Amino acid sequence: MTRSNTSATPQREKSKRSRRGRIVFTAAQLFSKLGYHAASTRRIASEAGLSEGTIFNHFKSKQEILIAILRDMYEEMITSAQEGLEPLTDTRERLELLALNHLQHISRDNGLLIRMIHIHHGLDVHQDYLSEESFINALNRRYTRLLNNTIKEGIRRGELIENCDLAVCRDLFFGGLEYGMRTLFLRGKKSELQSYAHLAVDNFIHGLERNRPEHPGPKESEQTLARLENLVERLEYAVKART
Amino acid sequence: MTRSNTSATPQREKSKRSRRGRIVFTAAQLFSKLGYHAASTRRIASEAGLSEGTIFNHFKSKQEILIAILRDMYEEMITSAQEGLEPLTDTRERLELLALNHLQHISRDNGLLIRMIHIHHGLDVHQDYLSEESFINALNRRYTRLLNNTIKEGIRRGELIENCDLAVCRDLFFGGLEYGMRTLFLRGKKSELQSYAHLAVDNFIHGLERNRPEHPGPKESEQTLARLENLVERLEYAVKART
Amino acid sequence: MTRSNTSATPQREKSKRSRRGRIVFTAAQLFSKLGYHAASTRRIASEAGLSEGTIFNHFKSKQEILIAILRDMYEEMITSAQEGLEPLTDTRERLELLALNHLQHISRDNGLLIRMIHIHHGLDVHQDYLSEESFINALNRRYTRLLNNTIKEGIRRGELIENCDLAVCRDLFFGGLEYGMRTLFLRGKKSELQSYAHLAVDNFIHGLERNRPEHPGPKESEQTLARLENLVERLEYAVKART
Amino acid sequence: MTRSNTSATPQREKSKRSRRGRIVFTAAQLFSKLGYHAASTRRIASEAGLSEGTIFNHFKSKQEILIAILRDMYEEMITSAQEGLEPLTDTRERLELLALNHLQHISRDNGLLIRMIHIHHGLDVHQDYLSEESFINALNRRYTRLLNNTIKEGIRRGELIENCDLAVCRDLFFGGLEYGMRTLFLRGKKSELQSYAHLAVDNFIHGLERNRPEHPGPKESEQTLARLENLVERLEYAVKART
DNA sequence: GATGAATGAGGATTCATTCAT
DNA sequence: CATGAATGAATCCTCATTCAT
Repeated sequence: MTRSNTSATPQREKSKRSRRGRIVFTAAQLFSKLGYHAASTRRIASEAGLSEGTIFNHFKSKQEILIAILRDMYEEMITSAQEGLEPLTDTRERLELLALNHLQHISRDNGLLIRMIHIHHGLDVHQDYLSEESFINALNRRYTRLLNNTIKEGIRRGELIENCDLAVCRDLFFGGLEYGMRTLFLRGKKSELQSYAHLAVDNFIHGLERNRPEHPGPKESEQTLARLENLVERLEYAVKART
Repeated sequence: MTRSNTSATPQREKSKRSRRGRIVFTAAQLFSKLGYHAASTRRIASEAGLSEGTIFNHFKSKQEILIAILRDMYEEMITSAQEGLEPLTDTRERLELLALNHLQHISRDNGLLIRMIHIHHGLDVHQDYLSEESFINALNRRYTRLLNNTIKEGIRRGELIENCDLAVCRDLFFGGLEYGMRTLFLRGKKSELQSYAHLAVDNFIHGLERNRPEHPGPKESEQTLARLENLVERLEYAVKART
Repeated sequence: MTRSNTSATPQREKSKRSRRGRIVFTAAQLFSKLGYHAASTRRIASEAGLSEGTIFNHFKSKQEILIAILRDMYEEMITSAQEGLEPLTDTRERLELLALNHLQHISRDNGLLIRMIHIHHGLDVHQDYLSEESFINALNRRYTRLLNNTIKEGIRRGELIENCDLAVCRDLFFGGLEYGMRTLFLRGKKSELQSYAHLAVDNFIHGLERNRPEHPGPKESEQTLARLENLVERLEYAVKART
Repeated sequence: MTRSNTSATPQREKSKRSRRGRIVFTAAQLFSKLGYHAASTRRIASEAGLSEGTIFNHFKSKQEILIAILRDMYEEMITSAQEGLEPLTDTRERLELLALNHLQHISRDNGLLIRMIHIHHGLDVHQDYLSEESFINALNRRYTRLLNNTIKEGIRRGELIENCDLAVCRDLFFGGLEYGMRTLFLRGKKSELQSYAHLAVDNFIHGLERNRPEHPGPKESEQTLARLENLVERLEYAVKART
């Protein structure tokens, strides 16, 4: 009966879907632009082109909007990473994909995602935000598992050392990228994501130590070339960062 | 000792001196416990044992209290790091000192410092928080210079590789630690700071790669490369310095 | 009996018939439990198992639901009293029946009826609730007429004194019972209704005075007085009837 | 120091005192006129000539204002009853004083006190208002104790019968008067308080029963006279009620 | 007649800040 | 400098009611 022609009630459907979407979208923009508290539900409603009451038909509270934003963005970031990861087999490439994907998502809309996370962490409601097991931690765990698996796979293949602490790796990787994003923004902006990702992963896997264990693999000339490449890349990056 | 001869002008003196201090201290505790917005000036005043109006004789606004807290905590963290660094000469030890010092300070009061930074970033006033040059960035630069210098010194001594991007290192180092602190809190709490610092620095220096290229002391081609590197670095800095 | 042959049009019929009833019933429960304002139409609809809009197909406004509840409860109370009164001839018994009936009805659902009356009186709309002639006063008059008639009949039979003010009697009777109900609830609850009714009627009829004037049947002077009284009463009623 | 001249800060003192008073007074008027919910704090503030925020410096919530009103009015009523009772010794006179005092107070300002009580009872907050021990019950107990004592004293003096239930008496007395007040308002208004009080007390102590125990006291002629008085009084009352 | 999303006015309360004392 | 009462704008959220489907 009601199942044959789904084109009959598209307006409702679309309207319903788009309303919720518009609220989330507008709220995200405003939270990012003004901060959570300064972005009043009144203003969110007005800029989303609907009534204030309508917001609360879709979300139980203002905080739920924030949660929806976070969930949406996380899901998207996870999906995108998974899809990017799939065709890749090389650990180095995978790490770079993860790094770039992370940078791309967290730098969107003037750093919206990170900002939402910070807002959520700093929210007055969270009295013990650090030890609290919130929905966002669950999402984050799902996400960081992608890195975990990549590293484990790398270890299994013998590409990475075994005695590394996965948690520490994760912290260094994502923490470094997020901290780095702020730096990128403070300078030449986000056009450099790719090269930054490359450098970061480089640092991440090679470390800084000079005297490393012997290694028969690539010949010296190759090494030399690789380092030159690296240098040029950094130069390029530094120059671009100025524009 | 301190109790006998402090009766001349102590009450006034102490009262006067401690008023400002008490406000900052109490506000920090409350911000940590309740969050910035939920910690009302009324409550800060009451818990600090003084009148609401008095707060505004010492601080132009509530936001200024936040800034005072941040400044105090940063200064303390910087001083503490400098003092800890002084007697150390080994790069590894220095890095561990910096890591531990950082962890210790940012984990105080339920992660107050990081929280205050996030709040400050997310504060209603900052409309484009990422590209903005705030007082907190200046403080942060002063602070991260300690890491920069340590790494440079390590390079000069030949303990660290030359071709590393200092900015990326800094991002990895502090970003990783801060990201890690959240993890620590979510698990066995902060008793692990020391060992975490050790692991993190380990990862930071050694990286993850298994079989690295042999590196039997600088050969000629290497020396050439090193000079090239220096060139690039100087270029890099010259470029960055102009921004 | 009632279950076999009610399958023809029952669902529609019942559904239709019961919709209105369900609204009134649910609203009454919720008003009783939460108070008028706190019982939102949304919740009434939801607990009655229908849509918000449906309520307003049956009632013009929320207030009308309140009115329907009141009317229903009054009608029921009146009917119940009439039916109970019918077989009784003794004035004492009749008064007790009226008292018990009143107590039983007003104590239902945590004192719902009285509560609804108060709410109706205190409702935002009524600006001068005391001097206003509302539908509820009409209902009340119909109801209190039962007491009036009982007393008059008692007087006619010579069981009650003639020179009593019917209005005052009504006030004492119902006012006392309603005031008493609150007391009963504050103590041993409503299991005592019967005995309370007995005591109250006792007090109502006998009064408190110890040594009362002898009264050996109507003498002549008494009869004269009785006629005078009747005169006054008729005058009184004529006067009152014109207001 | 600050104790010698109390005339220095009278304005503050007065202002403070009068502010609170103004809030209570204005709120009472508005609650009575509009009902509790329709009388917004905004309007209360505006009609009291002060800022909305100021209200909440004096009262923790809107409900507290209602409580303050009730407390004030009850205290006043109690005090007034006590003072009126003091010089009186005759039980009949005392009862009439109590009745009149009650009527006078509850009829003030268009029945303000009763209305406040009803509002308080009907308030959404009170989910189980009947079995709840609220501050208002405490006040009421203090107040009704005056009647209790009067009756007990009457019993001790042998003026009243011993086997009466004090609770029932109280219910009849106050309940009757309050119910009666509504009637009075519905007709010729409150100019008749005195005579109504007289009639009510009459009914209250004499009851309705015809055949009473023998009594040697007042002679028949006296009785006749008394009854005539009563009749005239009622006539007078009925007539006045029409104006 | 039933639905339930949209409405938007209105609610109590909080808050940082001011200023007269 | 200290006080704390006064301020009033701004907050999130609720609610009865409407109306297109």
